[in-house]
Amino acid sequence: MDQTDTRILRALQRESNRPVADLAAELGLSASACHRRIKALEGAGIIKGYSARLSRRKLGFNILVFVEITLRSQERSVLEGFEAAVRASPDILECHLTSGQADYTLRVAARDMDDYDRIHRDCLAALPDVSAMHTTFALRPIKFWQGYPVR
Amino acid sequence: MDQTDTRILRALQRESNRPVADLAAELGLSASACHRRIKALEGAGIIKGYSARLSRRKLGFNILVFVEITLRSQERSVLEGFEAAVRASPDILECHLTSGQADYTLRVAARDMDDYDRIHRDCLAALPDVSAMHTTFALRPIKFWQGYPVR
DNA sequence: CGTGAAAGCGAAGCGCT
DNA sequence: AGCGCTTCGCTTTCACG
Repeated sequence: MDQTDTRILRALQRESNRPVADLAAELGLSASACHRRIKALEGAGIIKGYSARLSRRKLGFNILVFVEITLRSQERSVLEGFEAAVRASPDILECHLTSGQADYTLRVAARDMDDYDRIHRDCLAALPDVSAMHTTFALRPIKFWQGYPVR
Repeated sequence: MDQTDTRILRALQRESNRPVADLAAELGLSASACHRRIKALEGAGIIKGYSARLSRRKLGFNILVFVEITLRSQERSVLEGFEAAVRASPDILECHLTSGQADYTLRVAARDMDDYDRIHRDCLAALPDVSAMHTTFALRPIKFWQGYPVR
């Protein structure tokens, strides 16, 4: 992981479909050397994979919500049951065990308020052992995922 | 945007570097038809681009924090100043204007606690017109970004 | 919109420095 | 590690149903 690797990572997390030869030229490297470095980064698991970035709005997901959830207890079996339910729900985009008042922080996308209501009733409130739920609506994105600040 | 398009999107947000011919075969389609649909989705801006997914831990970002920030006022000029500063900071991965007590919700990555301290002092506390800051540490990821539940 | 075939280009492998 | 070359496969385009 030297300077060249970090430059490759910065470039690929911005735009991964660009020809390796282009990127190599930009870094003053031959295509084959650059290609070998990329394969090494993939092999090391630093590059986990490649994804298409989709437009949330164009897909019709007009609502983005952060949900903080507190459980009835912190017992191992309770946490495990909750986490399994979270993993099974396609409406929950992301979930982290967190510090602070609440136990978990979730990220949820919905098409509109009716859709959010459905998710709230059928998915969130139906999660096992929830004792409190605090929701924060994202009104306007200021800055969106631009990747990690690899140095 | 029919059933076939949604299946293409689901596949590409999971793994975008796989051969179009493979994907086409899976959907019972020819490579060229599939390719044409992908280009149309790109043209429509539904596919915004392609990115490498990097491993946060392998990059040495051991800390992930959600920061809720309240500003001294809601005046337009104050918001704009704050937002410009946010966009300029590489340490702030993401930022949304949100409902609720706080005004903004940020996502921040740090290498370790010393690094987070640096970010806290030099980046977050240095943001203009901040009146309150509430931080939540992500202790353990339960579910990570798996893309939107395209139907 | 779909298919199949043809062409053009980039990725992947190799021998060498 | 890096370079250039060659090969092979995939992407991309075209003519057509």
